[in-house]
Amino acid sequence: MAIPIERLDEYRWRIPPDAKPGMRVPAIIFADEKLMDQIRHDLSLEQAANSATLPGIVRAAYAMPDIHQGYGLPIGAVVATDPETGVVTPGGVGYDINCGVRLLRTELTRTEVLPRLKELVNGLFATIPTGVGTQGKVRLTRENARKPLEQGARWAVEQGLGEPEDLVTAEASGCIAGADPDAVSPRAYERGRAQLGTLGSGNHFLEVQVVEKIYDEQAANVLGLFPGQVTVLIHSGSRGFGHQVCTDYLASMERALKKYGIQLPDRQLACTPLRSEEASAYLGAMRAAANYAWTNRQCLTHWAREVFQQVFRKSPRDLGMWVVYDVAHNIAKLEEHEVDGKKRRLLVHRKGATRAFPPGHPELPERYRSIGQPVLVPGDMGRASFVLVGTDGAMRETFGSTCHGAGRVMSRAAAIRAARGRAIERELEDTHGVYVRASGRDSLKEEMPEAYKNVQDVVTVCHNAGISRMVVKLKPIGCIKG
DNA sequence: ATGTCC
Repeated sequence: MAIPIERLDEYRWRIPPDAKPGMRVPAIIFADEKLMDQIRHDLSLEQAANSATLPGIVRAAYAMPDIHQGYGLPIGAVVATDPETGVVTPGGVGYDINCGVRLLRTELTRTEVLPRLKELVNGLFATIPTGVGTQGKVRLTRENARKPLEQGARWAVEQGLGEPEDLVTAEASGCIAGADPDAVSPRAYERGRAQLGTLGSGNHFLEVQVVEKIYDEQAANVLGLFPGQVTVLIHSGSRGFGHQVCTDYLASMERALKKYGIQLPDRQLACTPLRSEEASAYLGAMRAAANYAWTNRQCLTHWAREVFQQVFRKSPRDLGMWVVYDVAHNIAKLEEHEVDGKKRRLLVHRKGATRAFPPGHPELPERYRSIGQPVLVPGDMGRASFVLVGTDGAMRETFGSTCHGAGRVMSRAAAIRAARGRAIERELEDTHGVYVRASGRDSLKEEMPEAYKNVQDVVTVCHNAGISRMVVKLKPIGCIKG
């Protein structure tokens, strides 16, 4: 059954609340014609409509142009719920809690790096553990885990893995308050014990890039970015730890649905009222997993820096390898938003969506107040990634949110099928000029550029719709993957 | 995303 959808303008579409039984509000999708044609191929519009049935949902369910099919909610969804009448759903955060992106800048230029690119990428690949189930150099036990889970990236910095300055330019300073280590299951501890400081697999990567194009010189300047400059983009999350937290609480909430009299079109939307004990426990555990992910990206930052220092024989000062910003794109947060002229505290679920707070917002680091919050949008391995900034438009329309990536057009299985007999590693080097090292046998096939939408199309829609602004385009030259 | 099935 096709979902009825009406076009509002060049970049906005609407699924009316009478499209499906149980919808409480409309669903709004940001896309142009070309992206909408790609979106129609999977269940994501159905899932966007389903998300509008969640109890206590405020104003509308939103979907970004990189939307694709996920568990329960589509990936690329933004759903805000009311703390009194609303629910929290783990499917609205995703399995990889605080999957996110961190951008590092350097003082190096393309000309300096290209002659030593292979040495650099090989060094990164040798130093940073990649792949499924890999172990890192940091060990957590139930006894010593409390600190990183409560303090996030700060804990890593205190262990000597990074600089205090790194925390200034991370979303929430790399730590969300309200983590409850006691709400995390023994199994999650077991899975997360040896995985701090590991990249993971799937679409996770560490990429060496060059600043290829600047759209907003003033904002780029504030971010410390210039043409021809080498940057590093890290995409990773909370590994098996967050995955287990999600698994545990989906089960707990599914069991509790009857108790709270919640009716859903899809069991994958399992949720409980925000005021319930299940919801409090989930949020405590989710925040612990979010802090695990920020600690993880901090560890990866430190080791990437060490490799750069060794390869280029530069002092930390001359290398200038600072954190530009770090965003969470799978998380639920309590935030203040204006709804119908009234300020309200809401739980904003962002699943495959990035916070995009406008200039002047009090949660931004002072040095970025004038330009708005940096938004990091990774694309595919071959083409490009983007830095955007948040806008007043996002605050008005999408609870301060924008896109998070390119979005898949092929399932993993379809991508492997389409890449059969092809040497993706060679193609990346020959046609895109990207030197890549990967540990998984099929990971390059799953992640090949044509398995994704063109991220340029995605960010252009967000820019033109006014929910973020394009600042810089980054071109990959080297990559390590799981 | 993920000890890609406890």
